[in-house]
Amino acid sequence: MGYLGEFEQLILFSILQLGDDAFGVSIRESIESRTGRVVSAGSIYTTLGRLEERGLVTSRTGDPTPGRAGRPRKYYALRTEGAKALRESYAAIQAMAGDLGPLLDALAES
Amino acid sequence: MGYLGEFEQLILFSILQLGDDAFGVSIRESIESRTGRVVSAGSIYTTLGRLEERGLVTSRTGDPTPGRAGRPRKYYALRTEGAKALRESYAAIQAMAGDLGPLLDALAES
DNA sequence: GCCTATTAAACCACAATGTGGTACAATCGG
DNA sequence: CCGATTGTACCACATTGTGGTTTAATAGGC
Repeated sequence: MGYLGEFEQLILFSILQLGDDAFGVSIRESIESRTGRVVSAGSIYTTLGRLEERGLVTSRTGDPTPGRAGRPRKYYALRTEGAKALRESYAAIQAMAGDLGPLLDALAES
Repeated sequence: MGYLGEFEQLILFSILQLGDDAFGVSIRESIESRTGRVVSAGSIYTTLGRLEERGLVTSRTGDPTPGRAGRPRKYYALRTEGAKALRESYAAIQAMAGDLGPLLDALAES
């Protein structure tokens, strides 16, 4: 079926977390602030497009909020298919990570 | 610096878990049995090669075990750099996942 | 000594993902 | 009308991921 890459997972989790305030810019900020890694705008939109194509998320164009300049936002939401895919991918990593966390930490300090 | 893809993470965790018995076939089996997903042999070797190129793992060629047919195994081990990279990538997903697990489960049943 | 089965790795071409840069769209305030 | 602001779309390219096929090495029967 095609599994989710890591970045796709980050985006899907972000959408889940943001609830009905998930659009390009807020998703990006949420990833940057939570993980500390810098993300380019382009990668967000490209990935969102592909996730939508695959039927994992839906989008609606928000009405042009009065009092706010700029192009109208495009809000995203997780579809059931997306939730399933995310759950599976996350479970895979969890399963492999098991209880190796402490060992990993130890090895990383050397 | 270049982040780790999901598959690379699975392989690195597998090496960690297998300790000094990590070679192509055992890595593959460990991923298949722990995650339930089918993995082709080719993808394992290609990815291992790339991880070694990047300096995240090292390899030593095992001596041809007497009593076992076949080509000698090539054992892999995690380097400090690899442990660091893995820890970071894993932390990123954990950070994004936060406490959304239950919500995700709920959405996936619909 | 051959022949074949077994175990495992290497190679390769291609598909899928991820990235950054640049362009475009819509609306605001003056 | 024009520039500033907010945000999305597009694109070319780099990195990752996959499966199929080939090669390497040894064991064991005859």
